[in-house]
Formats: sequence, C-alpha cells, structure tokens
Amino acid sequence: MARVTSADVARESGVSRTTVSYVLNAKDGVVITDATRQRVLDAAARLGYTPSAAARTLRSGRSDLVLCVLPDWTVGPVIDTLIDHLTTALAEHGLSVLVHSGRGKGSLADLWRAVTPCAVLGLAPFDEADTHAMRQAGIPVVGTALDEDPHPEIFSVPQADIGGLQVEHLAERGHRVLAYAAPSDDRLAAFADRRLAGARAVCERLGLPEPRVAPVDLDVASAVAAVRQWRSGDDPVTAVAAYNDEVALAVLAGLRAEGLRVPDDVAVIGVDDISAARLAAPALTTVWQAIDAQASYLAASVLTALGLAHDPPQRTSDVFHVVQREST
Amino acid sequence: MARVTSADVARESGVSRTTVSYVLNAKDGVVITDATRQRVLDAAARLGYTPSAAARTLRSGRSDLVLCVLPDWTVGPVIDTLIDHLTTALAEHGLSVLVHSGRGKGSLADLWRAVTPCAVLGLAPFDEADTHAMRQAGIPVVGTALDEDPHPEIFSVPQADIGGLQVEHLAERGHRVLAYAAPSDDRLAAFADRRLAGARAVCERLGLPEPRVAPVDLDVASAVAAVRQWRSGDDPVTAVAAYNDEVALAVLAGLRAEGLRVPDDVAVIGVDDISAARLAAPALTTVWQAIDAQASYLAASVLTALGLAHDPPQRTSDVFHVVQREST
DNA sequence: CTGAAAGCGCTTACAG
DNA sequence: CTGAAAGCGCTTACAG
Repeated sequence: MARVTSADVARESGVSRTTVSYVLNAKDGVVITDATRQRVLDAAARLGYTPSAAARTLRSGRSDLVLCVLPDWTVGPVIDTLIDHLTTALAEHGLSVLVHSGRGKGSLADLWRAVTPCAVLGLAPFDEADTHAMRQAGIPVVGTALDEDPHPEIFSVPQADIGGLQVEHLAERGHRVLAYAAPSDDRLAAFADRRLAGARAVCERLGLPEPRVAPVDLDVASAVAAVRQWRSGDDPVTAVAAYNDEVALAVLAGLRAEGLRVPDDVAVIGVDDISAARLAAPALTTVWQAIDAQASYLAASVLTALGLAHDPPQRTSDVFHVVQREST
Repeated sequence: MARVTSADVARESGVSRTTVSYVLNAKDGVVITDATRQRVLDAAARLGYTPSAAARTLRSGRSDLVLCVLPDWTVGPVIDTLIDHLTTALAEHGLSVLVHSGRGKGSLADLWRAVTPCAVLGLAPFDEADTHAMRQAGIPVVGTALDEDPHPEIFSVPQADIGGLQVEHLAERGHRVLAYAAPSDDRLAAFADRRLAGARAVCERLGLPEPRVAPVDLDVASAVAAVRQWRSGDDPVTAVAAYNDEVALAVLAGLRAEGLRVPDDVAVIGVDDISAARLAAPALTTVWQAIDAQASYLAASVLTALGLAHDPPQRTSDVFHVVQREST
C-alpha cells in the first residue's frame, strides 16, 4: 500500500496538484469553484489522503510540531496535566505537541535543528545561547520565567507568590515561628529558592522572624531530622511551609514519628493539591494552582508567537489559592 | 542565518554532496579516504551542520521519531519514569521519542500518517484496524498487551500477576476474607479487570472466597462507602487489595474515618510504590514494579523491530515484588 | 574513490 | 479560475 499523495488526489478528481493544494489549504486570495472544491475534497476523503508532514516541512521550513522541553527533574502530576491541556488546546490549531524529557542527553541545539519545530516551549529556563540561536533561526521561543515577567512570550508563574501565600495563611492562623521545608533535589533549587524568597518577604512584611530552612527528602528519616532541628531551641517552630505536597507529606510523617500533633503542635501547608494531600492524615492544607489557566496562557502565547491567535494571551487573576484542610 | 545544508559542507570541504552524505552516514560498502573523511567531518563541525530531518524523512520515507502513544487516562509517575528510561535508551540509537497524550482528539491514523514515525509504541492497546494500517504502511508497531503474550513485539506486563501477588501476600498474613478496591475511572477498567482476575484466580487456588469488589474514588466519602459495605454482613472483610497506591491511600482514609485500625482490623496493599505510600500512616505495603526493566524491554523491542538491535529483547524475571510495610 | 542527476511530496510564484 | 515548473535538503543508484 503505497502512500497516497496529492498527485493521486489530483488524478482522482481530474485537477492539478496546485488546485488540490489550494483547496486543502483553504488558501485565501485564491478562489476555487464550489464544484471543483467538492470534487477534490471527496477524492481526498475517498483515498484517505494525509499530506506528508515531511514534505510540507521541507517546503515551508517549518513543521506543525511544537517542541515542548521539560526540565531534567521529575515533573509530577502538575506538569502532566499542563501538557494535556496544552496538547488539546494546540491540537485545535493543527499543532502537535512533542514533549521531550531532556535529561541533559544531547544538546538542545541538535534537537531543535533536527525536528524543525514551528515553536519551542520551554517548561524550564533555557540557556541564553540556545534561546538566541533559535530566535536567530526564526523559531519563536516561549520560555518560562520563575518570577513575574512583562514579556508575553515569557510564561511566568510567580513562584514567590506561592511561598508568600503559604506564609500569609500560616500567619493568619496565628503562627509566628515558621519553617520552610525545601526539596533536597538540587535541580529544584531554582523553584524552591523563589518560593522561599517569597515566604521570607512576607515574614519580613508581617514582622515575623525568618523562616528556618531545612531540606527534606521524601522519606521519614530525613523528615525526622528536620523536625528535630526545627523544634530545638527556645523558640520551636509551630508551622511548616513545604515546597510541595510530597515534601509536606514527608514532614507530616516526620512529625508523626516524633509524636507531635498536627495542627496543634505544628501546622503544615503544601503546594499542588495532589490527590494524596486530601487523603493524608490529617488532610493536608495546600496551595492549589490553576493549571488549566496556565496551560491556556501558554497555548495562547504560542499561537500569538505564530501569528495564529485571535486573542492575545490573557493573564488570569486567580492563579493560586489556599485549600484549607485539617493540617493548619 | 540561513540553514547550513550538506551543500555548504561540500563546498567548504571541496567535495560533492554525495561524499558528504557517505561520510556522515558512515555508509558501509563505500570506502572514503581518511583525509577526505576528516576534511568533511571538520567542515561539518565548523559550520555546525545538522541534517534536516524533514528532507531525510522525505527521502527515506521514515523519520527518526518513535511515536509513543499514551492511553487516555491520567498516567502518573510510573509511566513518566518509563518514558524517561525509554527516551534515554533510544536516544543512544539516534531515535527521538515523541510522546503523544492522545486524549482521543483526532484519530491515531492522522497522527501517524502526519508524523511518519519509524516506529509506533503503544502504551495502551490499539485498535485492530489502526495496528493493521500501520503494519501495512511498513511501520513496526510495538504494542502493549495486558497479559502474557508470546510475541516479542508485544510488551506485556502480566497484570493478572499483580493482583495474584497481592492476594498471596494477604493470604500469607492470615487473611481469608478479601476485598478488591477498583478504580472508579472506566478508562482503567481494562487494567483493573485483569488485576482483579488475577486476584480471583489466586483466591480460588487457595480456597478463599471471592474478593468483594467495590469502586473507590480518590476521596474519603467514596472510600467510606466501600468500607462500610465490606465490613457489613457476617463475614467482614479483613484485608483489601487496591488497584494502585492512590486507591489504597483512599481506602486507608476511609478506614480511618470509620475508626478501624490498620492492619489490625483491616490490612491494605497497593501497587506502584509511589512516594506517598511510604509516607502514609500507616506506611503502605505495596507491589513494586521494575519500571527500568520494562523500559529496557520496550526499547529492545523497538530496536529489534527496526533491525537495529544487537540483542533480542530479554524478559526479566523479577518484574514485581511486594514491599512490606506497616499496612499489612 | 568521487561526482552529476534524479526524485521523495509538497507549496507557490508565475503564466495562462 | 487552473496548470506547468521550480525548489525545499537529502540520499542513492549510476557513471566515471
């Protein structure tokens, strides 16, 4: 079964390949008789014609592929959801999202040169050099910034706000001596540092002492060590803001192992609202993120960069909020 | 900055494009002088030449892309890990894994025809028709079977064994009246049914009554309803095998809400060994899967199908084992 | 050992 | 309104 080409469709419908192309690509400025159009469309359907992406890409120098580069750390359910939304949103415009979990294997340069994507979406910050090279080659790059950024082509989740929101919540509940449970994975440092900075800033604004920071692995022993440190001294910590829900779950386990009650002795708040958060004992208070809004924004950024957007990207206001449960 | 083509490399090194191609593709059967080879290699490096994937694909009718189609349900950390391993393994052979989270949007047929992948990897069972069409078009399809399958191009995780292993573990711990906590998401039914069938088979073999099945959502209310049902009657359930760790966590929450002790009143075992499992209270006993071995097998299957493998896929024996914690 | 030429399937000026 | 022709960048018989 050889591939069906536009020449086949042309023959079948008795027109030239030019006409087939015009009909199928709904080129405006070119007018085609309704009868002809219908004949072509019918023939294409009958033959099961699908244009060759390779040929099209070679011709136009640009594919329908949006290369989405993931960071090299394990991403988790939040990013999965984000990508799902993104895939759906861009599919409506005929774009396919190609996700690359770039574990540092091979350079990004080789990848994008080989794939010829129509746009590159970075879910983790890129090298300056890489970004520059892609822009040079005319490929729109939608990047990710960790903080507020005025450029619409930069997708920014104000990480600092997340940390700030956690502290505000804990302060409202009457806590004064706070801890920050940081991830132990260095690759998360860029995110964690921003969130921590936000937490620090709010502490300062509210006149609270600096949060006491300790790294927490996703196991009980590590959490116990952190808890002991936090509870030592004259002014023991009474509330912990965790980098995310998994870290918060570890803190919960450490507290439990140390015989401390949550939230009476120590309160805990996470980030992400994973399903395990609401099933934990006690159920975990957390910061919910509007992933779908983020995905829409990202999709709109890509479409804008490609000149395909009807609307410019719209920032939503309710990007985060605290989901109050039993742990605070 | 126009794209660097093989013609540029040819000019720069003073040879023809034919020779450039021969050198760069290490075509055997063709012998090139060392001096020439080196000149070409140098020129390519100097110019930063990357062959156009589009042109190559158009020419050969086959790209370097391995299309990996995910099922339409949320996949979770296990599949993330699997894909990571796969990406790394196939990258060593110059293949890029393109993950498509096909939420049923658009037909698979359109996707593969458009992408021209060199192989398609299905992480969920495909339509007969789709598989057939791809094979017709000469694209190797590595599929997923839910049970043991003798074909090497079929990747099979014997789901039934997972359910069986859970029951064996619970029976060893002295339990006789078992329940099966099924996922409420219909899209998981294919997997859940297999695991349940395995659990049933082992119950029968060991002379235990059939497991009592109830669907459990990832929230407390749903789990409470299931627990009440399981504990009602003359012969209350004393152990629950859950579809996966998340469902098991929900069951734990339901048990807790009902004031039942784990494992004294009711034991619980999950599947996957997610990080929340070891952080739960009590820590969750679960079935660990050798994801890396599965990924290697899958990668080897793809390479074999492509005639690139040195070794045929090797099935590992230790695909699963029980990680015993406090919940059983 | 190396080069000139054809052709993969598409789109798009350019003519009619 | 529609067609003949060129060309995107590559690889590979086919000649030298």
